[in-house]
Amino acid sequence: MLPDPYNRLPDIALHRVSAASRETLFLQGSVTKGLYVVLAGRVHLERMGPNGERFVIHRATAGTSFAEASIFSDRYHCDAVVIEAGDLIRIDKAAVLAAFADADFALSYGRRASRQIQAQRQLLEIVGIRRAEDRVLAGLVAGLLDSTVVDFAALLQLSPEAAYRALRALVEAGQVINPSRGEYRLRAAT
Amino acid sequence: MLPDPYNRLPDIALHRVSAASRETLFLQGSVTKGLYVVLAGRVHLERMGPNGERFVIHRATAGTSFAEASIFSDRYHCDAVVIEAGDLIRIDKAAVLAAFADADFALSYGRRASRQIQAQRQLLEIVGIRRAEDRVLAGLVAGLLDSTVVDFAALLQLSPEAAYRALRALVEAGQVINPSRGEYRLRAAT
DNA sequence: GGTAGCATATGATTGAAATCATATCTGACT
DNA sequence: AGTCAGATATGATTTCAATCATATGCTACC
Repeated sequence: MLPDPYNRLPDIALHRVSAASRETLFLQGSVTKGLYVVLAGRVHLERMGPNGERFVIHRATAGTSFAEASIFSDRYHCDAVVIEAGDLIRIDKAAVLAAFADADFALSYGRRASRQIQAQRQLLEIVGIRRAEDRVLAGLVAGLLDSTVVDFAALLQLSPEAAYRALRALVEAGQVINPSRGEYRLRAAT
Repeated sequence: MLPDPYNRLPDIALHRVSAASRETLFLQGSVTKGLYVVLAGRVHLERMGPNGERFVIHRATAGTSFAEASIFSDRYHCDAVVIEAGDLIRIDKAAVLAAFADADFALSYGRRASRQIQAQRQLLEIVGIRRAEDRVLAGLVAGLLDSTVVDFAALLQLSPEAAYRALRALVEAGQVINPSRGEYRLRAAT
């Protein structure tokens, strides 16, 4: 039910929360209680600009967690806004901190964190590629097209149209094969 | 000398490496020995595309580490290319894995990883903002302009010119103050 | 004091992706 | 079978950032 390291924690550390749309979980300023795992729905982490502009820091979807850093700090600097109603699990920070005494938990936590950092770094690098065609090719090489082209485009910070066009251009250049509608694969090495 | 969690490791786990420019550290395929910390110089992590295109996965500069994920996996999927000659420290993966038995080390590792994930996530979110002016404002709110505008622009994946223009526009809109040449600060809340 | 290099800055032009529009295909539900 | 939503796809237009060009201020070094 819970993602990897957290499923090892005692039940008493877990608190189920049902959240309505547009509900705000005020994390900012208050003493942090722990991190959250999204079971269903969507949550944005937002920070306020000096003149009230709201900036989205992170979008958490079902199966992902947010506010993990609150485990290690007393204060948190953003609030969570529920974009789509759903269920959350709050996990006590004390339980997580205590669990670090268990080497298995700590290793599991470290493994997941390392993987995530690596994936994010790669994505940052890919998103930094200017030309849509190059970006899409890099995204394909990274194996980022695993569901729809629309999702792929969003991940690459491209409009779906730009992604379709880039894929078409890559097919025409012989770099990518398009065996069927909506399916794209790298052509095998020459 | 070494960044936070790694300075707690025994000396025997550390191996100093002097690297010449364009030298390649072949991590790919071979059994991973550990992670690296860059003391001086610049290193790119690269992955090969199916037709020989090279993609930069990560750029490591002095003071940062790379291949951390190799601690948790037997095989690594990119190679490291030294872009600018310098010195590296290789850290044995066995020593790091063993150190996770120490709760202090594990907590320190977890804290750093959490912070890094949070920072990267925020940066990904900011880089995804289309309009240069909005992106620059978000970057300012996030406190990313801590050295030159040129560095700031690179972090935001913007050309320096675009960053200067966006800053100028924000100053003219009254959102940002420009107390002196090259210095920009958010105007206090209304 | 001269000059070399770099950050800052801004104007003009170009290029590429976003946006808008439109159409087809597909699967789910009725 | 009919309809509805969403993915796929592509053409036309617009927008906005990259690029090119140019100039100035600042610092370092000889």
